[in-house]
Amino acid sequence: MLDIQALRNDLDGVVATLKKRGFEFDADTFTRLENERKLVQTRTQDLQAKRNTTSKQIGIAKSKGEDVAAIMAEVAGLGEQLKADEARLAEIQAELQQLLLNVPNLPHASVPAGKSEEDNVEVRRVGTPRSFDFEIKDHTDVGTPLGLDFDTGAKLSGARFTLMKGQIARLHRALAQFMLDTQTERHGYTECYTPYLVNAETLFGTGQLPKFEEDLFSLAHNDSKLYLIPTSEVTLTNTVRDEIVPLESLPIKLTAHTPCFRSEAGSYGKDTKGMIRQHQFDKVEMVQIVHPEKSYEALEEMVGHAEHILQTLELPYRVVSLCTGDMGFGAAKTYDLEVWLPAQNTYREISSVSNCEAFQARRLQARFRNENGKPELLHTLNGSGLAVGRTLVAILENHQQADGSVTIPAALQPYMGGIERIVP
RNA sequence: GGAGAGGUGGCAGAGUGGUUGAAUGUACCUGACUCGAAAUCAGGCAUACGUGCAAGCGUAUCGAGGGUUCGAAUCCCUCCCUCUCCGCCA
Repeated sequence: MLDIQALRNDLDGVVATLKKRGFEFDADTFTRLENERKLVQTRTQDLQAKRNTTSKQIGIAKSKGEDVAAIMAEVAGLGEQLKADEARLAEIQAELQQLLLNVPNLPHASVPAGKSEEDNVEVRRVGTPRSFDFEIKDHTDVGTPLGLDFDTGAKLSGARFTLMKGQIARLHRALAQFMLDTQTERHGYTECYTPYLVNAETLFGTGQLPKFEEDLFSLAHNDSKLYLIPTSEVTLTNTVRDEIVPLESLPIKLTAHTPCFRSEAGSYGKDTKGMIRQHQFDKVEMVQIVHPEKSYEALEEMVGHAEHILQTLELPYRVVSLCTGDMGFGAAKTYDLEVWLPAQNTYREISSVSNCEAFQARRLQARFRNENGKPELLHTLNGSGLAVGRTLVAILENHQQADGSVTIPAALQPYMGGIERIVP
């Protein structure tokens, strides 16, 4: 959520900045609501003040045993007007809130301008795509003989669900374990185990609700609803909701390995083959909750943490700075890491690292006590470190051999019982 | 699932309709005392919003939401959460 003060003080500036990311802010509605809010709020507060002082007088008079009929008459009728004004004020504030909740974050000045992913800017390439002296297969053809089973996944649950068996299942588990160990032992994140089902409030905090409900899976639960997390960014970041954390506990660095559930509404026909785009996938997530002055430093650091995984797994990749038009709702700046997929002859997203600045913190009321002892909003960052399913795809494609086997990167071998390759 | 208890400021803990945003203790900050510290004494110490250049003034907030009332932390209703005992259970 944006700072409403920023909108009041510099409406034109905010509108212009939002336009850069392709968002049309309804400034007229905002101005109309604000004007009415101001009017109704001052009137309401005046009435409340009058009621309060009069009621106090009644109390005093009564305690002295005086007759209060005259004062009572004074406040008669005040109640109705007050009730009406209070109700109207609540309405206006709800409308303003609604308006604000649907506005994306302001892009940071360093974010390249652009409309779509074509305008993203490549920052660097690391690693050289391998040249193959045999006809390469895509991950489905490499994986199927090794235990990747799309048909059974579809039978059990439908499209975009996959069953893994045997060596593939183990490789998948090994990747997650390796990533989690790296983020905790090498990069200093605290390992978390989090709920996979969360309430609506939690999703409001990180910005998935109210705008992106159709992307989520949900379950009826008594009279309310619980949602399956689309990423553990949701649970990890919400740990500081409604908290004022002490300055000395910053930065807070959390990681978790969880499944992620996404309905992938609107992606029909995209990546239908294979396990690039699934309704359920595993991810090791990194979250940092930091002092506002440190968040851009933390962003670069986190990209490095994700890159380290790719380097260690001997996977070529590139780092891309997302343009204003391609960034997610809550992000002020995002780097995507794209891994080389030889069968697609292209780089594909495998990690996304974002600085949300105070956008989520404001929704979450996540604050710290600053140097003056005053509460101030934190900055939140999140990033994949990495998406496990897509990493599995990358391993299968990049490390495939002519005989159909797949070599296991040295760093992963301890997690695979020491074997150097998996063979159909 | 059954029975009971409870949710008040950073923490502890009073308060069951009226000058209560909230006693008291503790923590913290400032000052006095001291060579310094401890102890002691005095003062300060919530958050959000509105309004104002500012000092300030006003409003809201005692788990959440609604209701009764001139007036609610206090009474009524609904919900959420925590704890204790019993049952069940991976």
